[in-house]
Amino acid sequence: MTATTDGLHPDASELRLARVLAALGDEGRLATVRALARLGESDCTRLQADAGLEMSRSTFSHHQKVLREAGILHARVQGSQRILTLRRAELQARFPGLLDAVLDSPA
Amino acid sequence: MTATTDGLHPDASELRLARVLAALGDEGRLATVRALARLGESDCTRLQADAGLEMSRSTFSHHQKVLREAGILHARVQGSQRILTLRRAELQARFPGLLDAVLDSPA
DNA sequence: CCCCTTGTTCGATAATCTTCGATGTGTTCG
DNA sequence: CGAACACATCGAAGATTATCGAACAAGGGG
Repeated sequence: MTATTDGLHPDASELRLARVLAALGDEGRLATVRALARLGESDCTRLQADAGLEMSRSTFSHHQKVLREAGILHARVQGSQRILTLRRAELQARFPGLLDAVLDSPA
Repeated sequence: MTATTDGLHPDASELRLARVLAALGDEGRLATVRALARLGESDCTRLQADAGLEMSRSTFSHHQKVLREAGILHARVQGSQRILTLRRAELQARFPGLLDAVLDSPA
């Protein structure tokens, strides 16, 4: 079961569709998710660069938080950096086909 | 061809994913789209009631406009009322599986 | 131990979004 | 014609979001 509510990530059962869609409804965050899908996983600095986002570090941190709190991505600490991954399985389980449709759609 | 740009509805080729997701990323608008999917088509007054939205008429009109400008629904005039329909075919063509995934997902 | 890198948090400002009531426009009906 | 209805639009108030720089915490080297 591993119902590990760590305070940072919403439980899979608590994912709200409107919130997920709202989080994805931003060009920058959408680019972030696309880049993360390509990379599989990445630390923040690399992801921001890979997504081609020219914004301050703090702003990217904010967007990453929005995605995390919506349940779209997961962050784990590794040394001094945070490794981000998409929560593909959980999203697929709760909103079947949604993430795939987003990732397969034209920019 | 029928590239009928009527000023009210974006052309199918101009639909922007982030904008569509942002439009859907609101509980009220999501409920509106769900209700419209059930009804097939509807005038505004009935749709608002069917979606269970308690808000002023002008506010609903605003949300309907957001959905329309994102390319999610289509409005045609019939007498004194506007008949709204989902732009299912166009959305499916441009963002395959997206709308279905949204409609099939739990509220 | 110092310092650089990574990333978060805070506080402020600006932009955008939501909401409403009032008003306007076109339609239908008596 | 005049009242009633269906919506849209306008203008304003309030809430939320985006953005930045500064300050902060934790690691990893040297």
